[in-house]
Amino acid sequence: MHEALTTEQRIKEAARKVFIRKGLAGARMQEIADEANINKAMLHYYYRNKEQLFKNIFEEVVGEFGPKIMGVLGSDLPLKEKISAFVTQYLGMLNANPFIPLFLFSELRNQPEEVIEKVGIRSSGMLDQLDKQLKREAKAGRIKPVSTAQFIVNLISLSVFPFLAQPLVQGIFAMDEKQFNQFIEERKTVIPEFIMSAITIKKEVT
Amino acid sequence: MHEALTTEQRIKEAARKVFIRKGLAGARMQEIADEANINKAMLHYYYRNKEQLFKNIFEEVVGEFGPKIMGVLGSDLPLKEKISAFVTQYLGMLNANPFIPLFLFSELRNQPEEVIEKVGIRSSGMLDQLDKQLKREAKAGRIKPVSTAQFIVNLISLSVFPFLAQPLVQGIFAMDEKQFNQFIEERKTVIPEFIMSAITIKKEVT
DNA sequence: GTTTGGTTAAACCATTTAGTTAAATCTACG
DNA sequence: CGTAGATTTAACTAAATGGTTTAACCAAAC
Repeated sequence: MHEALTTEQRIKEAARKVFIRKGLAGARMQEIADEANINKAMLHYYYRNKEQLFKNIFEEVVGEFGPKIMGVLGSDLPLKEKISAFVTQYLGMLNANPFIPLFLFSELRNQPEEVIEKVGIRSSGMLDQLDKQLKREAKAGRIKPVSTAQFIVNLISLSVFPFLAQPLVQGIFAMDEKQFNQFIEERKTVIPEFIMSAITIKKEVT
Repeated sequence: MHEALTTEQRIKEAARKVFIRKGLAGARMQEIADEANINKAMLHYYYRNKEQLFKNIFEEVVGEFGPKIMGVLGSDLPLKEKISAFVTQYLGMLNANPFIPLFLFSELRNQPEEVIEKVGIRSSGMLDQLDKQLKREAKAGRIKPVSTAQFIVNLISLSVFPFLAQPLVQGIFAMDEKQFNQFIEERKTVIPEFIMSAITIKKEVT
């Protein structure tokens, strides 16, 4: 056979789309089958049931997005470059998959522990690395002392939230799709400047 | 009768809880009935069907949270105080209702237009007010010139996101409930300082 | 005390949906 | 060719779920 994709792959892609759009409770097996251009029987031929299929997709998504991105934070780039690289990579990835955050946070509530492990953030040594870096910079007087937790939460908040609020942002500021993309593009410089400006030690101009 | 609450109120509260926890698709009418300590028949006696009930709750939540908070941003407080007041009020409100954001953003995808109107953000004159204020401050050289949209998105991102990511934050930084509350409490000062520090015009210390 | 509206309980109906099954077809491969 | 695995079709079952109905009950109002 010479299909572009194997049936199993088609199922996975379809399931991914539908689950991400509708969540576990909202997704219909029939809808997934239709999206994959196969019939329901095939679905169960490859995956025993809905939960199996969902778990499969969910773990794949988590395992894909979590570590790939956390890597940057644990790297030994200088702080400024690190922030820049993180934001650029993260926003790029989210731009291509704008529904991922809502999907993840929605389903997160049901199985927090599993997700955290899959993300691999705790085990990666990323926290320690970044913690040390921030303390070092602070000690050297280059930045204000900041809590690592607050720093990370700020960084990720600024990056992820706009995608969660996309419909709202577009509505409030009367943006179309293109303008929203432009808005996100701007944030690739806005966010790093914002953060660096916030934590760098400076004097007020009097 | 001398009940603390009328049956209709009990239904609403119960429905609110369940919908916010489970979303429209995930919520079960029986679960709502149980939560309200009544039987299913009563549910349909007061609300024709699930959609009606949901719409009711949803609009109530949107109408309650949106405007109350947007008011602060449209006020004529000085910028610094305004940010502080906004963050304090917002975080306080979210702390008492941590599931609201996920609920809103989840259901937002299905009816963006209605939500935006209900939030009343576009009509409140808030945008203009804040826009002028930021331009004035920038012209006076007290802050850097900033896009109003980027400013608002930053402010709300920093405030709301931690609640969406609460399970993740607790997991990653090994916080229990109490520590998480403490973390949020800290953000009431961290966020305003962060933002003010980011936009205030200063010189680097050399 | 009778009426009326809120309330309960339980059975019930109709629809949706996950999941199964069986038979027929197709396709690669030995 | 013939077998085996992949795929389709369509009918089916079982369970969950939204929604309805009926009869009985109760408390307050008239």
